[in-house]
Amino acid sequence: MEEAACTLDIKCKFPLAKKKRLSLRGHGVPQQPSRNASSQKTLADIGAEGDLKISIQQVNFGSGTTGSNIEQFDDQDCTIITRNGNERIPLQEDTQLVSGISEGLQNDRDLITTVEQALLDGFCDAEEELPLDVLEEVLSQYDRPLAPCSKSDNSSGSFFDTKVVPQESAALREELEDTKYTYAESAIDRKHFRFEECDVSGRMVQGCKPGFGKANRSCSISGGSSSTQDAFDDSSAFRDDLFLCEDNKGASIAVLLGTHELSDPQLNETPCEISGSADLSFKNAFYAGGTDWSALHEVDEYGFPCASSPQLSSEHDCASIDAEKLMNVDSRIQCKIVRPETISEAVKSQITSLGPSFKEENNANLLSRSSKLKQGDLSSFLGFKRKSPVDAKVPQKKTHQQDIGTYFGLAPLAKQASTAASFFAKLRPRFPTPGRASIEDGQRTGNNGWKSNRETVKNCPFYKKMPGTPFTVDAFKFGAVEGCKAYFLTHFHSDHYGGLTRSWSHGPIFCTEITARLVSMHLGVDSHWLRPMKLGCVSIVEGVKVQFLEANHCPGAALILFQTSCGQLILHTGDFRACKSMQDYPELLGARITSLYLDTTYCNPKYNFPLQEDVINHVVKLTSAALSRNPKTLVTVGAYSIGKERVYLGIAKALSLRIYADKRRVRTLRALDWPDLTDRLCSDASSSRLHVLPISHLNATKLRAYMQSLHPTYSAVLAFRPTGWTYSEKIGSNLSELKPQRSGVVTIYGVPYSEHSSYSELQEFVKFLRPQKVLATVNVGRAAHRESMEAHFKKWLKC
DNA sequence: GCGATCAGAT
DNA sequence: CACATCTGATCGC
Repeated sequence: MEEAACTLDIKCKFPLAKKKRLSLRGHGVPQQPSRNASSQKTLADIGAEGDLKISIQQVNFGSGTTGSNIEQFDDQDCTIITRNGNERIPLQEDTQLVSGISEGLQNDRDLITTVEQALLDGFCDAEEELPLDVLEEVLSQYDRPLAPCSKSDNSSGSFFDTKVVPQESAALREELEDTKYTYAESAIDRKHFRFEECDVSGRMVQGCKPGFGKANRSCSISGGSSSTQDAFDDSSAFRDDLFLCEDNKGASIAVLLGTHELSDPQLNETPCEISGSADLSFKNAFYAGGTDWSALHEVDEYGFPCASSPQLSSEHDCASIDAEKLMNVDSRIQCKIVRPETISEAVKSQITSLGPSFKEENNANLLSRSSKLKQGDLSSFLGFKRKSPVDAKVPQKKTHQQDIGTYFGLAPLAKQASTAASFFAKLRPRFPTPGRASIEDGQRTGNNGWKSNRETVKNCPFYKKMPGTPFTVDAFKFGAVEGCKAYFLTHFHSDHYGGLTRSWSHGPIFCTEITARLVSMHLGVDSHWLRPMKLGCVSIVEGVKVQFLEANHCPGAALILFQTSCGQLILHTGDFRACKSMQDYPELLGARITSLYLDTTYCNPKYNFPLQEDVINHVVKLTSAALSRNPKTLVTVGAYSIGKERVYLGIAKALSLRIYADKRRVRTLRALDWPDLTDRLCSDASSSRLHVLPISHLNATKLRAYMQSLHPTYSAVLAFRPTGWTYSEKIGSNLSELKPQRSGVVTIYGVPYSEHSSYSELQEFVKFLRPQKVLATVNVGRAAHRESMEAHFKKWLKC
């Protein structure tokens, strides 16, 4: 393969940097002539010089700038000129290019060259943006011109063993050597591609769409709401149909079986053997990149074949076994089968309306799936196909018409099979991928053929997919997850439901009743996607026994216990605060947990905050002291959407106060089925001196203003900010040492009230469960954290 | 106009 | 630091 000239020397203009970040969003303006053709060029022009047309719209520096539009780029002194106010921003030596390649490439080779160059020069150092599997595939498919390709035919062999790697960059190597960051073993290390600080999908997990502040604005379904509050209320019409009547749950079917005593050969079979010798490769697989669903069904979590998993046949595979025959639950427990695939008539008619081509494709898809089934390929039944160029052609979703116009990459049947193809499909809709031309033919629509980088494929991280099941947990911001048949939501906090919106259409959502109610109320998700589950009840979903258990986090939060037909027992804690009473859960007593997905928020011995009870008692003490000193004290407690209720309820009970909260919060709290709490609620600020406020409201300025707005009732404010981060080792459990921030009449106490487990609680919980392995779900973004947590897990399980 | 997403701030 | 948002800007239908 001849070597193509690198089309854009990104490296010299945007040298690597660790911290600062220049995020370039390619969008629009291909081929646009420069408005000022002298020494200033548009970025598109720079690209044109080397057959690469880059269009950059937005710049983000590591700190300070919230995105400025780039109008022009001054080649001479590396300055960008923004669209807003003609500001000139010099690019620093250490400004880093994160992304920015857009479409408009003249030919594939240039793309490849450019991508590789970008990988070497910019992407590889990126903390985010480029998923590892995309990189892998880039390199496996396009390892020219930096190095000749010598693909092996042995498809079962390791990717990393069969590819010729790009030439090492001396500069990169040098940089690697004096850096503290760790590298995934495997190709990444060998090729000196650095992936620091990335999560398992190669992206940092980012903050999500806020649930409340924004929802109200977007909820004007009546069209004529006069205020945001009204709009919010309109949208949050309570979905009684969800909760009042079994028959009314949209299209979901709940079959109450009562007391079947069927013995189940599959459930009683020897559990899949877990290879114990594969820690290293598991670690790599887990932390370095995405995995695919097929692997989850054919291999254990370590990526090794599940030796004793049942041989599947058409009459005996996990998914086709009639769920009723799978029932092997305590006859006293109410039990139901839930069929997540059921589609409503409305959705069916939408599918029909998509026209023959779609239907044909879909039928072909189904056919191919069923024929594979006969071959006993469970993975294909579960929606996954092996790498094959044509696979990505078939859309999996069958919902909204708008999806047809959407690039297929959002939900390709085989996103994993060609992540890079999807990636490039978004990047470069006009030009076929080498060797995969068919993938994109006829799939393009819309605009000028440009797509912004914001549409980069986001892969669901490995730890959100439950092995041996077609389920994900708290994975809503990845679009349709390949092969996922049911989406589980542990609780209603925005970092867990992020991505869930009223336009959700990727599959049924399983959660507790309270959570379902909140999702419906606040996010406007159509109730036909929701499957509210009672705490403690066993359900069979896709042949997997599923049980939700109280998580002691926020109202509606649940631990989820999965038991697969081949005997794997998985506990996902969601967010939880472990406590003694969890050791009495009959479902957990003596359970042989295969995998424990653990909320590791405070998995560090320095976090040993006091019991919630003690904190509440202390808060009550402080409050009553303050009130006796000054009866005109306004007492406020900060809270997010839900959570921390026990703090203000504690005060209210002890001091016989009502609880004021704004209308929206009252509405939310009333949805929690918590009579003790709701009985005390009021939405009239003058009815109580105890107010619940958004936690962001708890600063001296805002509180003073707030107090003055209630003038002349109050002359002082006492505020509590309950969060685990308040905890300091110095104070430990000695709450009387807590010192408030005082600012005039405002007194703010940060109190170590945590709704996550402390270190010792985590330790005790893990020791009690003795799972075969523990998987962290929080703080996995940094290698140092992961290693530290793993060391703790190991220690706990040793003794 | 409006829903969705993202970066940055808190 | 990291939780759980909140805010403002932007994109795209």
